[in-house]
Parts: sequence; C-alpha cells; structure tokens
Amino acid sequence: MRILNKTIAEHVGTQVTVQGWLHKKRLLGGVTFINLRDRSGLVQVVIKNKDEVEKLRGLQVGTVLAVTGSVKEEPRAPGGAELHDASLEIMVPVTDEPPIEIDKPLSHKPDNLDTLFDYRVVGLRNLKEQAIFKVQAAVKEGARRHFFANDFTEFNSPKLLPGATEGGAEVFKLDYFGKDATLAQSAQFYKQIMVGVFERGFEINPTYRAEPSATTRHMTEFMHIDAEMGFTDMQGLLDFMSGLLNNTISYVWENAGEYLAQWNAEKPLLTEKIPQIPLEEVHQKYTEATGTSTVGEKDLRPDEERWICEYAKENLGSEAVFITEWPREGAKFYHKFKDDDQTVAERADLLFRGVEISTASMREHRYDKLVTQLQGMAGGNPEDPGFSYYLSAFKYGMPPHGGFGMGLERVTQKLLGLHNVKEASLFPRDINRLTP
RNA sequence: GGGCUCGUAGUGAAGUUGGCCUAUCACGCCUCCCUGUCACGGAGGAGAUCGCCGGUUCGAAUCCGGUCGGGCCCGCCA
Repeated sequence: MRILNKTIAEHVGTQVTVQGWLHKKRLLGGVTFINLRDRSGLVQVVIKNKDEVEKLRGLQVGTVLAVTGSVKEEPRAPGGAELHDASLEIMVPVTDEPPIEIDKPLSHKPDNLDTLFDYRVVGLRNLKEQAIFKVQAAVKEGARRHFFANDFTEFNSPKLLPGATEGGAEVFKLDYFGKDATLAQSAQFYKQIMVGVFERGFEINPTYRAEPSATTRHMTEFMHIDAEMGFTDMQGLLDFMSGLLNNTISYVWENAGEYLAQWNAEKPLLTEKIPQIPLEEVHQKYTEATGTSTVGEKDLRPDEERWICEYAKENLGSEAVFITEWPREGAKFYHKFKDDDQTVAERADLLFRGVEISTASMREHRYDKLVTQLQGMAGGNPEDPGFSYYLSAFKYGMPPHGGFGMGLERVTQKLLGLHNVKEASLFPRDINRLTP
C-alpha cells in the first residue's frame, strides 16, 4: 500500500511504501540520504545497504521510484520521521541530467526569466515554483467561494468569436473555415448576456490580447476572472468587489500558508470597504507630491498607479484602492454614464500594490441608448452578426447591471511579490513566446 | 510600436580603458574517500569555437558595424 510522504509520521513502527520522484541524493559513504517527492511533499529515506545505493548509480533527479521500508521516528529528519532499511524499485530510470537544478530556488532575476520559462517543464517541479501555483489555485478557490456565497452561477463562454468585437484592445485574428474569426479579448458580451439568465454569473477563463506590449504586467494570454451582476448600482458593485478581495485573500492565507511562506508573502493590508478616489483627485495629489503634472489626463500613468497605492497604504490603511469618476474619453460603448453628468463614466479601476488588477463598470442597460452608443462611440453596426445577438439580450429585457474583469496572474503576482506577471503563469505567452 | 540596455560551460556569475585569457569562480555532472546529511564535506576530472556574421588591429570575450535573441521603461491594458 502506498502512503503519502506527508503522512509518514503517522506510520511510525510499520512497513510502508512511498512512490515519487528522486528529488535529491546525498551520499555520505556508509549512509545515503535521498529525498523523494510526491504530490504531498518530500520524505527522507535512509539507505545503508550498499546494494540498494548501487541501484541509484547513474540515475538522475527525476527518476521515478517506489521505496519500501520501515518508518522510524527521528527528530533529526524533516517531518520527524523517515524510512529505514529501504528497498528501492526503479519504476522509471532517468539518466539525463536536468537542464536546471530543481532542488533549490530557481533564479527569478529578470535577465534569467527566459531560461526559467525555457525549462518550465522540469522547473515547475521545484517546490518553490509549485508554491506559486498552489497559491494561485487557492486564489481561484477563494474567489469561487465568495461568488457562490453570493448566489453567482459559474459559466463558460466561447473564446472563438466572429470578426466584430467590442473594440479597444487588439485582437488575434484567425481563419475559421474561410471566415474571419477572433480570439476573445474578454467575456464582455457573454457575461452581460448571462445577467439576463442567471442575474449573477462569473467565469475564470483565458483571455487573449494581441497588444505588442513588452512590460512586466502584460501577456497575450491570461486568466480572467470575469463577473457580472444584475440589479446593482455602482456602490453595490464596488462593495461586492471589496468583499471578494478581502474574502479571497483571507481564504488564501488560511489555506495556502505553507506556500505563501516560501515567498515570504505578507498579508495585504485591506479595509473592509476598499477606499475610493476620483481619478482627477489622484492626478492632483500626484502632481502636488511629485511636481510632475498629470492634471486633466484621461488615464493613470504607471508611476501614478504605484504612487497612489503607496499613498492609500499609508493614509487610508489599504493596499488596494478604487479609482473612480473616469472621463467619457476612452470609455467603451457599453459603459454607462452618470445620469446627471454624461461626461463621466460609471467606471472604477481597482489598483493593488501598484498595478491595476481589475476594471469595473456599470453597463448601459437601456436598449435604445446602447444602440446609440454602439453607433456613436464604436462605429458599430447593430445589424452586424457580431453585435446583433448581444443587443437582442437588451431588446428582451436587461436590468441595471455592472461587472468587472480581474487578472488572476496579476493578483497572484502581487500577493507573492513577484516582479513579473509571467512568473505567475504556468506557461506564459507573450509577443516572443509560444512555447512551452 | 518608441527609448534604453544586455548576450561568457547544462545553470548562475567574474573578466569587457585590447595583450598577463592557454577565459576565472560557484552549482550541477563523472571517478574516488566519507555512518546523520538536509546549500553535507574532502580529493581529482570532464565540460565554453565568449549569441551569430563581418570589420579595425601585430593581437579581440573586450573596439566598430550588422544581425538574431533577451531584459527594463513608456504607450496600452487585466
């Protein structure tokens, strides 16, 4: 019977078998120590029999083994117990030396990221690399729990779309049996449509952006937490997001502590309701503080995003902050504008530790007004098959609603203090990288 | 897309005002020694046409041009 490595201490005094990968071997002459890795972690095996040690000659880290032995309590062993009198069964011998060493932390220096990703297939076997994605899995789980607790239904929308789209970011174009198609740059249309079905819905799926961005926070494919809720106003939406961020982070810290510790991650400082600052106020504060005038600009500069997060942490007790009151310029056609001021979009960007992790907005839900905005702001034709299906959801009744998209890798990156968002992606895709 | 910057064994680094480089170190790998290691320790060894092409020079890892491949920042976004 196979037992898991982490349960070793529960089997003291018995004969057990563990199975996994050779992670490290230390030959001291009369005694050899090996670390075996399985899904639960590492276990130490002590081998004194020369014939058993010889079985490992020429075999590299990665060799798949079954080890049978007796469990001894041993304070000097990691975990308090280890395997003795071991007999080894080589299940899959590995004779090729791994291209990178996986038993100690891998270099995450910007200059070495290329190597890190080139050898990702084996590099991910490194426990500290795994920890990133254990944390990421916990982020997803924590978010899902908050969604479910608030009556959201999880759905999956198509990522192959017809040529016409919402506009904005560059899209990947592809040939679809002779027709023009694109890869979804967001679940925007579908998640709004789902408001007419479930009222509240979300999905966690890939999104594609063909922007030739070469920064530490962009990829061409990333995981998007897309959500949309009906019968809400802007404040209700932001309150929900405050709860989402707080509860997700609490869940992660309660359930992924050992992985967070490997990156020395510090729990973010957050307020129950994340503070809100109007865009123009950020510009004014930044201008006053730095002497660089950004007053009147329609967007935030990256340096402003970093600055205002520091400001919010020190003065408002939160490492996350909503930027509200966005100008009409730069808004999407589906955005809703303030009823008493059509020049201001009901939109908010959620900044966390210096980067934008989410954009939220109220959507224009009135059919006639939406059609007008589509034509006027995006130059779109309501009859176009890329738009007509979307518009029909409004024609047949759509309540006031709003939603947001949140970048999973950016959240993970910022929770762990990673320098580049790609480090939080299993197999990152950017302008230059399509493999592994 | 614009600006700046980098490219040395499998990996990470040193050397880069031209010569002392026949290229240094650490990890990993191979051989041997070692009975409590956990970044084990010790002795020895293999492994690099210094990204590639061309130029300047008596002489190029080092200077120049081109090229390919990275990185950072900006624009844009999540």
